[in-house]
Amino acid sequence: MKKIKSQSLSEEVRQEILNYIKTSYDGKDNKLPTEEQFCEILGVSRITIRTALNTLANDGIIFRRQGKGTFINPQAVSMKVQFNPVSLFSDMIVQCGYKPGIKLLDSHDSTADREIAKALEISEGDEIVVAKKIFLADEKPCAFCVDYFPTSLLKSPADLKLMGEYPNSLFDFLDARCGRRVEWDRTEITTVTNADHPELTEHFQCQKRIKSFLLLDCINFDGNDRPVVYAQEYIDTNYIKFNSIRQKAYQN
Amino acid sequence: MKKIKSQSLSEEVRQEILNYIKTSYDGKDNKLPTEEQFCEILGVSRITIRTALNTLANDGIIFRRQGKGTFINPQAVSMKVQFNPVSLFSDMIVQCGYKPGIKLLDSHDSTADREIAKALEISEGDEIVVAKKIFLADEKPCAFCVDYFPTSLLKSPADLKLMGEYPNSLFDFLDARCGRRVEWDRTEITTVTNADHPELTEHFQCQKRIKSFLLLDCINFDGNDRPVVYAQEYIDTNYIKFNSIRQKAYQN
DNA sequence: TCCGATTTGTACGTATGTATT
DNA sequence: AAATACATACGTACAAATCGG
Repeated sequence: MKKIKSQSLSEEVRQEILNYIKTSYDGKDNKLPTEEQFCEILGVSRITIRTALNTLANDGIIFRRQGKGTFINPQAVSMKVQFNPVSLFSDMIVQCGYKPGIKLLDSHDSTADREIAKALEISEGDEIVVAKKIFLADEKPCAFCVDYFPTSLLKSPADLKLMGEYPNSLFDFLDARCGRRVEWDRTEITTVTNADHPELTEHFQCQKRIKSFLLLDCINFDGNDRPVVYAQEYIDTNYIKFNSIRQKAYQN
Repeated sequence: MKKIKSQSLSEEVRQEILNYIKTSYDGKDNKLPTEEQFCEILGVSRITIRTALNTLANDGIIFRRQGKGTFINPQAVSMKVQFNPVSLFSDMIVQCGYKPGIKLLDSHDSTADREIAKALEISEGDEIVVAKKIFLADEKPCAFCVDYFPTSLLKSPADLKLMGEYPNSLFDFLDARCGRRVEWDRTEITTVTNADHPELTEHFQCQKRIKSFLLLDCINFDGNDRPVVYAQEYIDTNYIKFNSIRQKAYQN
């Protein structure tokens, strides 16, 4: 028996180089082998190496300087949670140095209001499922998520009971049970306080203190660019701090 | 007379395609011409077209589907302020539909504390310049920025007085006067309230109300990956809402 | 200051693979 | 099954930036 499907050559190369970075980087010399050297080491063409290196450069992991070479970005090595690409909350919590946990609050049927209908490209009043959960870092609440998706995605109403089998991510459930795999999202970044949203006071055990939260409003799309889930993620940035490498948008 | 220096062919193509998107997109048919068609239209090779399209796809402007074609991302068209790449505050304010303004508060000499020294890769106690400014949206404060940079960047102390000539961006000043062009940053995303930072109450005219702010901690680097400016940007997300297209980090 | 070596950037041609219709 | 369209990969050539002599 062999692998059903091997990933692309450049993706393999990307992982090899990423592994090379992780194991070889000593904090001092951040210069990587040249493209030609990588060609010889890994036995592939320069274009394959370049594809892999460009992907890494796009994520801010490395930098490429014409005439000089390719360098590990020490800043990226120290980044715990990347804002893009998105990973699972449970992974982010681990990356921040905490023990992850999840508390499923409830999931119930409802109907779409205007905002949700617009996000999910359905009609106002259409049936939706609302699921709420809290993520824990060392037993303490660090994120509160409300997910909305159209009931019509389910093949049968009974499917809803299977949601508990995919606790880590609603996306796994929708992928496995409904064949709708989320591949990207459109996120709006705002902030709120528990004074604005009383529900937060309860979930984050704020008592009388007013705290601020990062609110990520995410519309999640599948590979055909159809909306699958609308999510509101309230995040305590004392636990989860996102990092990002950003390019400056000067005209070229 | 001709252009002194033409940008790269693929960058030209990128702008052509971006222009095509902006002028031709009617909200309905979001399919773009095929790679081959673009080759003929623009008279360049397929690899050049692909380079341009891949750049646009990376920014989330378009999506590419094997076997189907290349499509405009309607979500991106409606995005006002992109989180990455970074643009100037004055531009972001305009994009959000407000009249931009700036209030320079003060700039004074100081010495680096541990946090700032670490960010700027200098020694604790080294001399730095601290500059504070407030950005206005329709005359109302929407962002408060504190910039720190090493005094040693200046060729002469008198340069400091010229900062007022570059009100839009400290980066322009440092590029023009010190030859240090900021090309990327490493940002940490957190939230704060004016209760945590009393200075915010004053600048944002909060009175007794407790409001939340987005805090972007940015270390800004030049093309040689040396830190240039450390910036703390306190943003009122009622005015400036960042948007981002994010890929999901499933393993491939 | 200039030249050459090194290294990445850009661009073309070509062929084949894979997903979609 | 065939046509379409993007993905991957190889080879090649030259341009542009960097650095040392």
